[in-house]
Amino acid sequence: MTSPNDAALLRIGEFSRRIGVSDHTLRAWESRYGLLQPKRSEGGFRLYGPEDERRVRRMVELIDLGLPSSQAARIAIADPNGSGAPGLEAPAGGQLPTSVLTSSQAPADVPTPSVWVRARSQLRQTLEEFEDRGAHQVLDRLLADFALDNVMGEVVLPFLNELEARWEAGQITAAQHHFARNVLRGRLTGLARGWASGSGPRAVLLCPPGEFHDLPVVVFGIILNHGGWRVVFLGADTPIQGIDAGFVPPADLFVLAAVSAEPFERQAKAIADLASRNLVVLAGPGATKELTERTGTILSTDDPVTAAQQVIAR
Amino acid sequence: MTSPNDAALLRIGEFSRRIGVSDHTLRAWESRYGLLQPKRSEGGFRLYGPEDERRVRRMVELIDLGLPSSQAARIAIADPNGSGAPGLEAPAGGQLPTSVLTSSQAPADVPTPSVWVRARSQLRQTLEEFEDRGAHQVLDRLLADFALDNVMGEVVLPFLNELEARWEAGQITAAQHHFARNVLRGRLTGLARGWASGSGPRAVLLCPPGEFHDLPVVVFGIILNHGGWRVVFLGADTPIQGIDAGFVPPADLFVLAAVSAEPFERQAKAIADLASRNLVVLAGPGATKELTERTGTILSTDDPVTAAQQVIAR
DNA sequence: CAACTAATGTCGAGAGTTTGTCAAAGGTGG
DNA sequence: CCACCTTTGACAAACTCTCGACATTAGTTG
Repeated sequence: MTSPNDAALLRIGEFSRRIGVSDHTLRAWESRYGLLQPKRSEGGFRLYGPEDERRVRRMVELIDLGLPSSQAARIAIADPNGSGAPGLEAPAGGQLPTSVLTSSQAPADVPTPSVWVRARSQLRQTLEEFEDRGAHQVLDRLLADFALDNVMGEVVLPFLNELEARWEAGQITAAQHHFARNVLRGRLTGLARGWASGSGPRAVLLCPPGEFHDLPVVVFGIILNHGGWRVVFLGADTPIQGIDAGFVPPADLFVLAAVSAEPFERQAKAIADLASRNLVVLAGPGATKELTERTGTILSTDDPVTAAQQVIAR
Repeated sequence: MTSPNDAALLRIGEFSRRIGVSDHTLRAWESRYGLLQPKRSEGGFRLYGPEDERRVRRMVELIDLGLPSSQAARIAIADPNGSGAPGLEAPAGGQLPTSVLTSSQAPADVPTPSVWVRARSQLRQTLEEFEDRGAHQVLDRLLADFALDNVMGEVVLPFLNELEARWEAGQITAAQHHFARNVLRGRLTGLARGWASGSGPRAVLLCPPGEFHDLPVVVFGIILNHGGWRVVFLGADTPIQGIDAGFVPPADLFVLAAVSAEPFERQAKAIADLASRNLVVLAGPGATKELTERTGTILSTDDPVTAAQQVIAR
């Protein structure tokens, strides 16, 4: 029984040593941001408990992520464990001493672009060094701190684009390119465990034969699932003819994505056939207005995140 | 029956010597924190008993952990028998157990074959109904109860083979086939989070261009990683020429897998080139003795689990 | 581009607190 | 009588407190 009463309390020296943050800094964070409100000994020494430790560790994480200390402090105060609902919504009922905060902090925190930039660069660096663990940590932190849509739209998708660009430009090796894609694929599909099950409307996602860039589709599916849809992900290089057989009741939406037009063109007939019985959306750079008109499908020119948000909003 | 333990009472000198805390200190702890309330002799000498000893030992323990004496006393009084450090976590610098896959799977469980059969059939059923959640549960239970190698060798691999067979025989639709493979791929790569990082020897796993059956390779990698190797997974359809560039130090092992011979044949030259600088293993049904001899590589005819176990055992 | 401002981690001085240890003066017990 | 113990008060080393100053970096403004 470790009630709050017998929680161990440490003075600033030991506390500082354990966490790796200097005592000066701890005091500065306390006075400047109200990050901590340690108990005091009779003589006035600060006494830190487990909750304080969580906050500081969180603060450090957020700073590592590139957030300015002031913002990191606000997040760490509102959500020391990072397990709570992520997102940009301002934590309701913020009652803690926000008075300490300097002015000019108008609305809910929109992370400065540098957070995204920095996260992407950390992803790039770790993955190009074949260090998947570091990449996972970056994603862990992002997902804990920010809304899923933002992480996908501001980090994952741009990173993927950058990755392809660097690959085509010969700036990275095939090994680096494939490694990064596989780490991300694993991580993203892991994010969506159980996404085909449940009770919402059901979308079937696939890339036509010859198309292997399925990662943006995964992102699309994750956002869609997050919005309440069931997502049946069929992945890359999936034949289209008769693909809707076996779905009872019929799926509510089919999404086909390709980065070039050929995969669509080759399957135009099968696509038109599928679209005669189902709602079909063509997405990705390979989808053209002309093609969608010819096949009776719907064109989506947005990025996966935006597109999924639109589907969710109907 | 009044005082069965009078004999156990010690005066401060002996008590002090026995615990290794000076008498001065003991008295200070008593007067300052009320840590002890020893009985007294008629003349006023302190008489300490076993309970006092426990308290003092606990106090010392807590002080060693870095707590201020005042706090240590508070806790030692409240909970003299508590074990370990309450409250704060271990001092920084400590490493968490890095592998999610604890290797402590005892010889305990001797699963009857029907467990495996049953698991496979549950997997088949849930996945063919596009119910990934059920499939995940099946795998959760298996992984919790049985050794990783067994789950892979007795359930995952046979299921994959069965899946391909049913697909080729037209017993399942393309959607079911692709869905199942994608769920499994996500799950398996999720199992191996961080597998490229760490400190063991490093293996690079890939399928040559034109080869897309990368799941058995993932299984191989998981077992290998479980055995202490770092695994750089490059996945399906990976070009071979120059693939070893950028690995410093060089990878300890390259594993190329394909289900038919053509992908190997098409890349025979690149493979031989790779093998001239590295240890290269060809695996899968597409690997032939003739080919390995011609390219200076090593043939593996075993299933992925067995093959990985052999590599681990060297 | 220089100059100013804001944010943030770090230092230092002088005062106060915590805590183990000691000393003095005297009592206890075999 | 001598070794051991008690109480009280006092120290000193290590630690911490507050407050102000400073250095650096980044963004803004003239």
